[in-house]
Amino acid sequence: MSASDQGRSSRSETTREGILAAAQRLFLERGFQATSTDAILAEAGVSSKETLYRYFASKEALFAAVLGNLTTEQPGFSARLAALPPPRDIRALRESLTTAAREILKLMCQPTYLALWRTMMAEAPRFPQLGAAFFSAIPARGFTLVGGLLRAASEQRIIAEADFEAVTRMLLGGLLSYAMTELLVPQQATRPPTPDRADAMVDIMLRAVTSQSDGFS
Amino acid sequence: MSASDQGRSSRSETTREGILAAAQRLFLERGFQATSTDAILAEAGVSSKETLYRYFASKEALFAAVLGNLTTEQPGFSARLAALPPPRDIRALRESLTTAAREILKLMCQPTYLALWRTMMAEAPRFPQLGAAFFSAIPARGFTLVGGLLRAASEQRIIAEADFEAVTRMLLGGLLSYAMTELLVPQQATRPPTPDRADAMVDIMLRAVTSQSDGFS
DNA sequence: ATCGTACCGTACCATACGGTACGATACTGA
DNA sequence: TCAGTATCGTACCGTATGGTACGGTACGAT
Repeated sequence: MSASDQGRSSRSETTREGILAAAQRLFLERGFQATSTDAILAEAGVSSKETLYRYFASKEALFAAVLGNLTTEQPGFSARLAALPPPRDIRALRESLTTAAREILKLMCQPTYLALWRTMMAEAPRFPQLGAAFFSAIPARGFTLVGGLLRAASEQRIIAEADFEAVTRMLLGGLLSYAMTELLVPQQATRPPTPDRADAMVDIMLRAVTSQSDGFS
Repeated sequence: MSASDQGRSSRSETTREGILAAAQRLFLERGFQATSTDAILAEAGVSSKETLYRYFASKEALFAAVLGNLTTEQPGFSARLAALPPPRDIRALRESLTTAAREILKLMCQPTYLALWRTMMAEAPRFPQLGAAFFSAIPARGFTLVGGLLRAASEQRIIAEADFEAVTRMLLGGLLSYAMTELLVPQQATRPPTPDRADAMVDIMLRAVTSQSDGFS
C-alpha cells in the first residue's frame, strides 16, 4: 500500500471495479434503459444501492463511466497501429495497410466492440458527448491513420494523386459493412469475416490508386 | 364505399393510420423503450388506450408494425434503381453506378432513414426478425444491385475480373460511413455529404476494376 | 330511427424503476 | 484494541409504465 494509491483503499477500488465490470456487461448486452440498477447490483454481487451511489452519482454517470472506459482503453489497437512506419515503397505501403485493415476488421467484429458500437449509436441522441468522444477516439483514428499513410505515399510518388478522403472511407467503410451486417442480423449463420477480406479490400484500393489515368469521362 | 375495402370502415382506417404515424415519429425519435403508449396516444390525438389496443395487440406489435411499414415502403428507391439497364459499355456502367450511388447516399442521409437505421440496430437483439427483414429489404438490395451490375459488366468484358463482393462492400460501405458518422455525432456541424462524394467513390471503384494487372505482389 | 361499432374519459391495477434513509455489521489501518 | 469507513439488508418513496375495465357518447350503415 504505497503512496501511489490516492487515498482509495483497495477494498473500495475492488468494489468500484466490480460494479463497473458488471455494469459494462449488462449495458452492452441489454442497453441503457433495459438495464436496471438492481440488475447491476445483483451481477456485481453487491447488496445495497447505497454502495453503487457511493461511487456513481446516478445511473447516467455509471453509464458514462463504462463507455468512457471502453472508449479510452482499446488494448493493442493504437499500440500496434500507431507504430506503423511511413511507407518507403509500394510493398511497405501494402504491408502497412494490410496490417491496419486486418487489425481493424478483427477489432470491429469482436462481440464487445459490436455491442459498444450498437450502444453508442442507440444512445447517441441522449448522450451526445459520449458518441462524439467514441467517434474521435476510434473511427476518427482509423481515418487519420489510413488517410495519413495514403497521403504520405502520394507525396513520395509511391501512388498516384487521388481523392483520399473517398478512398479511405471506402476501405474503412468496406470493413465496417461487416460489422453492420452483424449488428442487424446477429450471428445468423453469418460467420465472422476472415482476414483475407481485409486483404482483398487493400488490394482493390491499391489497384485504384496505382492505375494511370484511364481517359474515360 | 365499394366492396374493395375489406370491411374496415374509413373511420377505423383513419384512426389506425394516425396511431401508426404518431408511433413512427416517436419510436424513431426516442427509441422503443423511451416511448410510452401514453405519449403515442397524445401525439396521435387519441384519448383512450383502448383505441390503441383495439388495433395492436401490444406495444411490441405496434413497434413491429411501424418498422415493418418503413421496411416495406421505400418510395422511389427500388422504383428508380430496379429499372437500371444492364450495362452496354463503360459509360453506361458508370452512369448506372453513379445514379445508384447518389440515390443510396441521399436515401441513407435522410433523417428518417438515419433514425430507422439507429432504431433497427438498437433493437435488433430484442427483435431479431425485424432486423433481418430490414437487412434483406434494404441493404441486401443495394448489394445485389451493385454486385449484379459489376458482374454483368465483367461477363461482357466491360471491366476486369475482380473480387466483386469486396468491391461492392467498399462502395456501399464508403457511402455508409457518412451515415455512421451522422449517427454517432448527430448534426454536429457535419453537413450532409454532397452527391459528388458518391461520384468520387464510383470513380475510384471503376479505376480499380478497369486497371490492368499491376504485377505487384 | 335504430343498431352496432368506434371512440371518449377516466379510473384502476400490478409492477417496476431510480433514488434515499437508516440501523446493523464487517473490514481495515493505526 | 480502537476508530472510521465500507458494506449490508431492508424498508421506503414517488413516479411511471403497459395493460384492462367500464359506462357513456358520437358516428355510420341499413
